[in-house]
Amino acid sequence: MVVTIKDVARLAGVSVSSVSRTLASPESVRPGTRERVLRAAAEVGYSPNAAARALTTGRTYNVGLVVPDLANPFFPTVVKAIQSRAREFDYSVLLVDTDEDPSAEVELIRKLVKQVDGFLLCGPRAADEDLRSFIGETPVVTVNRRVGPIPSVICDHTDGVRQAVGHLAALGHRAIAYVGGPRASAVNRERARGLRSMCTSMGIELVDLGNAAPNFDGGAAAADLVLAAPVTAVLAYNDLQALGLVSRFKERGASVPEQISVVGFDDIPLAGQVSPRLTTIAQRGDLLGRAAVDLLLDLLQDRVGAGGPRRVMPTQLIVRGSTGPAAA
Amino acid sequence: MVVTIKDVARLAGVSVSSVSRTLASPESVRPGTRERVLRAAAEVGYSPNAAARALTTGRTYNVGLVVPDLANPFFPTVVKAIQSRAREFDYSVLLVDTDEDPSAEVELIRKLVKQVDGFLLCGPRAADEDLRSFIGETPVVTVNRRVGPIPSVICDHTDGVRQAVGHLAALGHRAIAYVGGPRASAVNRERARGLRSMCTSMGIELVDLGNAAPNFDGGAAAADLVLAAPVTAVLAYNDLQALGLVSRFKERGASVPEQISVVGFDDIPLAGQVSPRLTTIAQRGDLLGRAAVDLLLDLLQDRVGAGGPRRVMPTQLIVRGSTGPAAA
DNA sequence: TTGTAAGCGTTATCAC
DNA sequence: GTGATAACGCTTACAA
Repeated sequence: MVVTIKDVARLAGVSVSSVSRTLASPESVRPGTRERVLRAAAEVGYSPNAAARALTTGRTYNVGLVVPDLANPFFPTVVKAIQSRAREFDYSVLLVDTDEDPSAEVELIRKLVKQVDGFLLCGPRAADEDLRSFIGETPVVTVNRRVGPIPSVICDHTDGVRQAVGHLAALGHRAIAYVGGPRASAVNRERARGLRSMCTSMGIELVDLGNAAPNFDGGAAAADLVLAAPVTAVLAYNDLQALGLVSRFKERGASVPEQISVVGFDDIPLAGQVSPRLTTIAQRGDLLGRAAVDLLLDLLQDRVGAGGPRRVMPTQLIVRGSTGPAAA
Repeated sequence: MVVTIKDVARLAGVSVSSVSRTLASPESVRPGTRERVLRAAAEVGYSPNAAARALTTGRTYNVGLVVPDLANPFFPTVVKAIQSRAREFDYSVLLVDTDEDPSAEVELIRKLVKQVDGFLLCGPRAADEDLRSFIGETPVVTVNRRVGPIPSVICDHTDGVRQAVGHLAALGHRAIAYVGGPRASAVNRERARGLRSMCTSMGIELVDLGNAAPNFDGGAAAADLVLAAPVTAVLAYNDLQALGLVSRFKERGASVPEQISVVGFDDIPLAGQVSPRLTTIAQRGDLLGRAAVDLLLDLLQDRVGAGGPRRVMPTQLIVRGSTGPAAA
């Protein structure tokens, strides 16, 4: 049998209310009482039943963490940061992987809504209206996506694109291609949009190669399209694709970056090491995750976040070797 | 206000018990009742409060999932499989990342013990006795580690080592080095032990290079030791290290596999693609995860697993390009 | 087959 | 400061 608050109360010779109070706000009981309670609790190894507590307080001390695909190396960083930060505040993390499926995402959130105090939606793939339907029901913070008034933590992807295009333009590139990611990804849309406007304003020609799978194979598959296009550089939706591009380029005998420059996004852990010359636009998944937790907790405390309901994190261009010249 | 079972009962014109019964075992109520209840439930969008249910039944429908480091690319595969399989049975997954810290591991498990029906411990780093202290208190399944009588799902790492050494021996290698992983990792110990016995029995000289960080840098750092050792091949604790070794070898001008053969473990997602010639011993993280969930659920149902409390999954040598000859 | 009511472990609202 | 006691939402004997 497990030990309950009653056992502690009996052992300490006080009522259950005193035990509860001692644990909740030790200063509200007489020192003598406090001591006996704490001693008793320690002796029997008491720890409160979360379900019972949730039932009375309405707070579960759980957060729902939803990610599109944990196999995408960008997310583990975020998830780690979130779980670590949440633990600092005694929150547990309920993890859900939606496998990039928008409808599964909605359904899973629905199922979890009573089990958590709030949600952290990382790069949610569901439609705006579906996401909006949750707000009001339960606190939600989106990561890397803006949905109406929902509080969010996002990276400044547009600025990232600006840096990348600026860099390529400075090297002399006049025409670049973009290999897109999941259609449902808001980050992908933002990158594509930013890219269009940047290229327009800088007089650079942009070839949109459509959407590819957000992984190595997706990039590799798109490589032939890139070579067939009249471009000297290619931006990929993420580093996995970029690695796939580089790999396939090598197979095709196209040297990187001499003949074709490749730029990825995210700065995922292994990429820079296995491909020491890969240029990428870094986003700090750890900072995103941490900030997201802090924002959600602010929401739960009914205190508006110091910086308002939206936080924007910087992105940073990382040129490891050389992105290479178009040097026409 | 949220909708409770009472609301449904009122709307359906029945008692709360009828609602409860309908949801739990529809066949136990009269069809008419059932229909009204279900209709009412759907109308108000009722979903049971997990905390309340947990309080009465003693079952949380949560499993605690503990991993040493989600940034290690082997684990996302396992975690994905676990969360997906758990969901099939309406179980939620509480994720904990211990950052390779054995004492944090124990503490975190302790904190979660009341919130879950059981634990899935992936490659736990804690000491046997600490782990054993949980058994009895709560159902536990370990993945890739055997601890006394605790049910487990493991890969046959010893056989993997056998395959690897056999392969290297066939190629003519007579002396090989081993770059170890975390001291607290049981998998590392098993690999090292298997390696020693295999080498002994096959008359191959083994140089143990001690423990290195289980990542790219750890491998890279160990590369110089390898080159200084009188060996023609090196086994790394995992693929990340193997990639680091290959990278550093290249810097040092040692060609792989002509001058030195490299074999990794795990067959992590990106490795084979960025390093198309990497030889590795694959373990199927997805199968491990799935089997672990099934085993834990068997435990929770008080039915002994069909295959007993321990399941062993195969490992497989994967030679992508060529491991390369010692060909002395 | 259905309803009533006790009880799960905790917190919160009262009196005292 | 402290102790009864009523919730919280649900399941489950037990009665009917």
